[in-house]
Amino acid sequence: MKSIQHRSDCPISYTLDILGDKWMLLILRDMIFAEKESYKEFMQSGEGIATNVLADRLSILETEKFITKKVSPANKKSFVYRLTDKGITLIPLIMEITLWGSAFNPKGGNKELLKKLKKDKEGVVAEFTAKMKERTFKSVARV
Amino acid sequence: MKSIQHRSDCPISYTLDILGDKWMLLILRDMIFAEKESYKEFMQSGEGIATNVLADRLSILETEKFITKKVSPANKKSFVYRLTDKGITLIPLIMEITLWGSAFNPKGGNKELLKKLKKDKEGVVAEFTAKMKERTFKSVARV
DNA sequence: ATAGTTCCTTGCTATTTGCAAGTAAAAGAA
DNA sequence: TTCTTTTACTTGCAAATAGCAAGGAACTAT
Repeated sequence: MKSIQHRSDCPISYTLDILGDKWMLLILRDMIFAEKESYKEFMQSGEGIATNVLADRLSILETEKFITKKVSPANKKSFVYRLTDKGITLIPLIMEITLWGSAFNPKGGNKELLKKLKKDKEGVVAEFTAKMKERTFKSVARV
Repeated sequence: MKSIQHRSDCPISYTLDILGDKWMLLILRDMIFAEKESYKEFMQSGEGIATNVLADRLSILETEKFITKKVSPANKKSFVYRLTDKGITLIPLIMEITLWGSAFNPKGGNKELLKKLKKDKEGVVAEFTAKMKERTFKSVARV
């Protein structure tokens, strides 16, 4: 139950108080692009997050309602993390970050996706938004 | 001369290694929206940055070529900080952050600008890009 | 000459990070 | 059933970073 203090009402400051941390958006990246959903999978990302920091950030993301945590139906000792509708609204922002990063560091990233993103940003946002909406716990429960 | 270490070639990780800090984008915000350009002006922002942190971040922004520093022509003890062309490329990202923040925290921000931004994002980006390009040191020198 | 202004630097304490190790609880293997 | 492994953490500790208050250097205004 770790939450966040806001320093001002400025929209940018408000956003950065939540997401202006190197790890927050990397976790969300893994959920969106790599469809990761467990602690173990998040740990395996190339950037090497420390276990305590991962636990801390997951807790904040949950408190701030960007993600939801549920016991895995397949494996009771494992949890499944999924984006909420609020979390899904970050997709346009994440795509913009991706675009900027790929322009100034052309080495990394999925070439095909980047090409598509440069051509049709709105389309890619819509595509990933739809994909993530399908994975939401709410809609899974409705099936 | 303080620079940055990159943890991976992922475009998102690359971007966050530079900008994934609560202060970096607030300084850029002040340059873009409030047209601030001096140490003193940056210090006066509502969020209350510490002097050593401001000096540190300005140094990184300069090393990474997002901004340029020059002695003020009006006052030799004062420096003028201005965006470079690279810094200007962050405007779309900053607008996206503004949009997200204003959706989830409707209290703050310039209402008129936000309204325009929601209607015509591309237009607002173009407008601010042009405005900042005019303030660049290179073009000022050309006058 | 004196008093401010501006852009920092320094010193100190408190918080946060990163690393290594440990724990608890369920799952799979013998 | 017992032993080992897996998963998701927590804990402890050293090192880095942040925040706060004060100080200094170089100009400027009076």
